[in-house]
Amino acid sequence: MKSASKRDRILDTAEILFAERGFDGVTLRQIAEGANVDVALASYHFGKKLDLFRAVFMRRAPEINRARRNALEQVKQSAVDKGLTVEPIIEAFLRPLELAQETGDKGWENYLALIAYINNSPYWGQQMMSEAFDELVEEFIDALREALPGACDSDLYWCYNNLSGALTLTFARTRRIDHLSKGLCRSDDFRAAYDHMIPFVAAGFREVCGNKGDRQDAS
Amino acid sequence: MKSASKRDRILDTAEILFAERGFDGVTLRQIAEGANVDVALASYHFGKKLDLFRAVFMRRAPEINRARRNALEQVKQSAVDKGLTVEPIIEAFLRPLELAQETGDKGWENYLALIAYINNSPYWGQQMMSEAFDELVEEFIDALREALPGACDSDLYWCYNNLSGALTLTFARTRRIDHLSKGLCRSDDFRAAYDHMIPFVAAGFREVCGNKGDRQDAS
DNA sequence: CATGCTATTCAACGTTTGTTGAATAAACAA
DNA sequence: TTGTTTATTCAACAAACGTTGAATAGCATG
Repeated sequence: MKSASKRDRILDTAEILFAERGFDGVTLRQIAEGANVDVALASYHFGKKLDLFRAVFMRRAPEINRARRNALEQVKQSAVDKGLTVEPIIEAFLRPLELAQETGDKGWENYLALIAYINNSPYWGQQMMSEAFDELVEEFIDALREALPGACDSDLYWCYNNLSGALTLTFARTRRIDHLSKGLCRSDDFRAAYDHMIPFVAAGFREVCGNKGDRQDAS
Repeated sequence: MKSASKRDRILDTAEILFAERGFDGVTLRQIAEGANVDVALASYHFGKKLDLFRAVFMRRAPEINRARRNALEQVKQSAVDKGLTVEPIIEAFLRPLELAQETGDKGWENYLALIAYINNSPYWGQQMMSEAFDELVEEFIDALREALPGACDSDLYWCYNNLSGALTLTFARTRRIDHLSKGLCRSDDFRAAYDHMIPFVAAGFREVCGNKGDRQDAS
């Protein structure tokens, strides 16, 4: 991060600080100091403070969407004859994020924490989140609808809401569960988090969205 | 709210604004203006801004704990012979919040949105949340452990984490799901939210924490 | 070298911030 | 009534805020 351009250093530092303290909890001067850069440079490159925030938020979104879309496509491919099932779809939605968090690039951890912040804030929530991710979310819900024949749409969306909440709390890494479990669970043990989240969420979808005993065989 | 004491009006207004925009997104002057009160009065009654925030956060916590504890006690009572099961415990954890949100008292809605904000913020998360709620959460996890014999503790805590995330996203009422579902779901339709969350979460717990076919009968 | 363009710094601006001490009003005790 | 305590306002503080315009440096291309 020392050799990166000053512009990138601003983005990286802003990512860290916004994720930790939110938009209003960070000043441009703190960002500039962290990036070893003059205050005015942030305004020069990005305009208003909100524009910088938006730039941070939008920077990594396409890569997430790409990874998720690939994973979903692969699931669809390998289920072309056996039919779609819930768990692999959930897995395709979640695992790419685990992988991002496990690259060792702290930037990804911070970015996802930033998403957690926005996703649970009524002030920011709707606009940016939807713009960045909703199109692909729809594709996943389409896949789930196919894997859960007979499910009604409102059930699917409510279940997605539960999934989204569980996921973003994991992003936030608040360490509350560390304290609660007396060290048994660690917020930064991403593997464990996803290993527990995937079957949890898949079972929730199946319970709420049907598949109640009437498993339909091929024709 | 017009007839309430100025002190209470400050708390009420702070609750609204903190829930909407977070700690740093709100100024004491906005709070004072909303409460029709001089700026200095907030400092007089509560000290520093952070102390006011804490006062808002701690004000309603005991009432939530009381309602949840009562509900849990009732579940335990009525299961004294049949044995504890997962779903009623989850219900005892969640329904009191739905009732709070449905009182018509907007204060409760705002308060829970505030909790959503804190619960997903690594900056605030650990301290206040744990202080206010963890003792009772432990009691619920104890009950779940009893309802899920053979479950290992780390599984239970990870599942609780999923529950907590889904719940607080519902608190936040970000209206993202409204947009995503094209109006089919409404973030402020609490009844629907909890009706979907309870079976979802219960199924998740059962899936992850055992009960895998080996239902053990009496003796 | 000169020219033009981008990147970066410097210095400063007008606001707004949280907080405080003194002044005033209200409530209450004697 | 007084005197005392509590509640509330007023005025102001130093500090920090986001943003801007002009000045400087870097670096290409001519």
